[in-house]
Amino acid sequence: MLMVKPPRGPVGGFVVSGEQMPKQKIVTLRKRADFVAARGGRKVNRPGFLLQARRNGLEEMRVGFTCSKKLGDAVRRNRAKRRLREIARLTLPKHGAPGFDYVLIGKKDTTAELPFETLRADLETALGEIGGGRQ
RNA sequence: GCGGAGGGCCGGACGGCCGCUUGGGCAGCUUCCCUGGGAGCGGCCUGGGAGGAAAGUCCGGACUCCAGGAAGCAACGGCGCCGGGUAACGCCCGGCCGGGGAGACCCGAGGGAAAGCGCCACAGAGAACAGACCGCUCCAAUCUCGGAGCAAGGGUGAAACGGUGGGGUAAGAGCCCACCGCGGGACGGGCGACCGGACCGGCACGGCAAGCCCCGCCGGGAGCAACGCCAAAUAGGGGCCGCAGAUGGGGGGCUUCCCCCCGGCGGCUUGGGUUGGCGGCUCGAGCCUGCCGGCAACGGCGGGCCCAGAUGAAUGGCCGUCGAACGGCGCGCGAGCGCCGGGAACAGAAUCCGGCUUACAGGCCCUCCGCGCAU
Repeated sequence: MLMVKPPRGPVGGFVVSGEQMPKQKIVTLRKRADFVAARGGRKVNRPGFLLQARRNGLEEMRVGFTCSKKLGDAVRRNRAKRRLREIARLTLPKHGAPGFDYVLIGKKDTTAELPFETLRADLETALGEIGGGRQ
């Protein structure tokens, strides 16, 4: 396959309905400009990923995913992206903050292989550390 | 049963919870023109959702745009035994020839070397209208030396101007003869590549075309980021009209004034670039199936089906049960069996098809060959 485009994240927003949470929309980042802007924000490093966060000046919470070619071939990249998307879906509604852009960056091997619960717990603590999140 | 050859197919299964994307249906909300419809948003129900290679991007097409009377020629590139299949191919099928194998089968860039050029290293006496090193024979001579004839034997080499046997001769030689090989070839068979071959010729015409070349056939270029449409905002371009003419720059005239061009301000209009959105975008040389034609590739007819359309790029995440390879232990002469561990190869659509090539844990099926055993 001719791979000329830069690595990308997932598409589509998703709605999570928590038990006692009001329905809240989380938009997925798609524009390169948003990803570039997030680079200037705060960063928290974890074994399975790197989290970036930045105020977006909006009501809503947004999230983006980056898995570059460093992660490996398409199969490995896609798997890493899917796992990042899943921990974001499960964790952000309770631990993320509206008005923020979050970008999760995958890491070689670990993103695809670390136990799922570890990844998820790491995102929780990372969100607490990066500030703006709820307790 | 053991060993081997060819071909086809599959490539984890079942379930639970939670998601993504897309088609359809239902009702709702927002918004725009307002008989009616368009756009958007989420909800519920319901259906679809990666591969045999989706890969490499190597050939062939469809489809777009560009260029160009059609076409042809030249250049360049590709292809190259014959016949068939196909939309087309460098692919596939069936043959032919050559080579390998005991066989099933496998391998072959396989047109032309009497159109021309070029090359044939090393070794060797001599390498392409060849040549005489060691030799052989005769004459002369008999110590060396010389003259003539020969190319059978030795030696070199990838290749040495046919092979074996006999006659012949001073010794030899297709010099003569038989068989084999080689060249030509009436005629016969085949659509053809090609096969057979009466008879003729004493043998002449070495190899390389994957060095150039010649001949035949094919090819205009770029690619879905093609291309078409819509909407914005910033900057800028072209055109038209108006304003100011108190005028900055340049030019002209009948020179305290007037005209033209550039520049200025405002409006209208127009074609591009960028960003975003929509179309292209998935019903197609489609898939399944029956019959018919064909050795086959494949084709025809009938019936049925709708089977991904994402775009920072969906097709998944987690868990449970079952589970192949593999590892360990035990049992058995053995094929194998039992228990425990272990957990699934290569790999992810990007406009769509037909091929090729490459990667791949393991499993299943069919046909054929050889050997062994039984009958």
